[in-house]
Amino acid sequence: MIDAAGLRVMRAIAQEGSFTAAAAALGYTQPAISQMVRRLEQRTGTVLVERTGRSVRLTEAGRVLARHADPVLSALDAAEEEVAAIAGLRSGRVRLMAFPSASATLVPRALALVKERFPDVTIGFTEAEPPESLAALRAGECDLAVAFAYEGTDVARGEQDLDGLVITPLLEDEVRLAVPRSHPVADRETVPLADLAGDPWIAGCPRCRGHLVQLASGAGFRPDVAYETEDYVAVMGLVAEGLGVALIPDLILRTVHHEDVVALPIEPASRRTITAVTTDDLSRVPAVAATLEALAASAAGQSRAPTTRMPEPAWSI
Amino acid sequence: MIDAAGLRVMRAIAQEGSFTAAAAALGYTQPAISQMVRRLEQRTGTVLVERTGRSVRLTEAGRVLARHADPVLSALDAAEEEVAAIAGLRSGRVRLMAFPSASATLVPRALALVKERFPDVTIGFTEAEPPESLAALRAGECDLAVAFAYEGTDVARGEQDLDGLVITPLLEDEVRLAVPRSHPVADRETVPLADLAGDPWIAGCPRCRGHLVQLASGAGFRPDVAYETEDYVAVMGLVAEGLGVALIPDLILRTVHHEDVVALPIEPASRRTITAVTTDDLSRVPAVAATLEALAASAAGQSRAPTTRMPEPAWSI
DNA sequence: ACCATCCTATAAGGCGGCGTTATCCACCGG
DNA sequence: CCGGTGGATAACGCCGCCTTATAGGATGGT
Repeated sequence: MIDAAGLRVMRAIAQEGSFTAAAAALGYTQPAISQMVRRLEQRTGTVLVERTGRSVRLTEAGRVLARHADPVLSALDAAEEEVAAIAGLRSGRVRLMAFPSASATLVPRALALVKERFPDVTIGFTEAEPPESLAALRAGECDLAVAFAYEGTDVARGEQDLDGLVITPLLEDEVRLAVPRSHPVADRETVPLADLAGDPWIAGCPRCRGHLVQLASGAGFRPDVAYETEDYVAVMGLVAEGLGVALIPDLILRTVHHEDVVALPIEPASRRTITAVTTDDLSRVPAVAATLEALAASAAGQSRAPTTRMPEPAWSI
Repeated sequence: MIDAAGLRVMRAIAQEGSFTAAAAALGYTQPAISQMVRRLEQRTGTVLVERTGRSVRLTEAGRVLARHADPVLSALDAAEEEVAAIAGLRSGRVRLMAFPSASATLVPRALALVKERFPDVTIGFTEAEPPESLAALRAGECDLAVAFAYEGTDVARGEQDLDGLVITPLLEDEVRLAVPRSHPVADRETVPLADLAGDPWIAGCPRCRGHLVQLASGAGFRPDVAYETEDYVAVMGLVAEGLGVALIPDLILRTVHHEDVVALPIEPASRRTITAVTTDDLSRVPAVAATLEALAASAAGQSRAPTTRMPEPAWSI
């Protein structure tokens, strides 16, 4: 019945003392004010303005409206400003989830980038394996997930799970074979997986284990999984002790080293694609988009020579 | 940019959890909500609602709007309610001015009537002689004035002073001659004013004195004004002591008595008309209209020769 | 796996709110 | 008496906002 525009007009009249001045103050023409007041009066069923020839005076009811204008309009402005702050990245909060090995370098770098460009955008971060983070995304408990998919598979299995989701590839991560320095294949340039058919294996997270089994099956054997752990530091320790061999994503090797372990390219090569996933709607939320962009930038700075294979002293321990 | 309607919609969505439910809650159809949200989104330049197939979820910006809805809308409701209270006579304040002798009975009775029917309407009351009260009315310092005009003259002299003013006759007040009981004319039914040409006179307020002079001049003499006082009790005392004669409105005589004074009709009869005066705008303010009506009712109950007519309550815009 | 159901999006149409310009009228001061 | 200022009114156009009708997509039960 009464809206903000009406209050604004009444306040202007109270302040300026005439319809014409109020119109000028609001950027309207005088008849606009005249009609607005009349509409307000017939809506409220009361006289709001006393017309006294030369100027106008508010009646009691008119003063009531003028008096209420300030709180209402300033609250409205505050709301608008808050939204504008979010839209303008002067505010905003992103709930980010990433799988553990992405947390090491890719994510911190992205967080730093966002903080640098938009100091007032805050990012909440939770570690989670891809299936879990995608579920959180669907449940609305997360705005942006960093996930990965091994070559040939998709981030989310099942085609229909994908729609409504925006999937941005961040980088290609080569899967390498970690063996102890003393292992017979340690000197090889590349290793066919079949050569490790007889070795005990160390598997990581369920999906990684699945990937291992799949690769091995392609190479014609079923891996003998001796140990399972999701902790790559532990994996390296186990490998170093000669207790088994393992597949380790290249990304991990940049932060987890062990001098007694070498990481070799395998044959045929296998990669996983690290992606950022969000929903269609959320991808248009400025803070989310900014974070996504930062992740891409972080990934671009991190990829060495994505698909090519490289001689590698530095990170193969 | 953002208005109350938008906030109401966002709040409803937040509360109800879906567009359809929000529409139902607000009495709209679903597409109305859908479009409203879209408009808000393009105005703010941000995504406000995350569409997740089964239901919708607000984004951070959306929650900001929903959160601001309560204060704004309740302030708006409060304003509306306050105005409605004034319109519905559950509130309101009338600044009333009346000349002293009206204050005696006519006004108190009217005040009582208003208080009885509309306990929450408050009436501020100030005594003032007609010219003064009309000036206050024009100056906006008064909403309703009780004034009087002697027969043949007008409440406000000058024709043009009258427009914009609403003048309601309340009652006709006969002017009588007060003489001491011992005065030679005290037994007469009516007294030609000329018979008092030789007596000393006691005059009241300037206008009353003017009226006296005018009447006397009509009767062919110039009154010898021995005393002047606006206090009718004093007038009665002076008359009782035989210090002079006076013209006294009938209305006064109902409250001011003196056993040694008789009040006689004069010849030719003279009356003053007691009127309520307000502005055109103010006459449509409910509290003012109610007071005006009460004054008329009070006058009707008081008039001996009910030559007055009730004013029509005019509180439609 | 299909179908019924529920939700949202979109199109098209109508009405009214709200602004504009043009014009008139009342009041006021020189 | 006249010019300036301020308000009211009329006529008009736009667009906001609601409606109905309909399509598309996700869900959940059998």
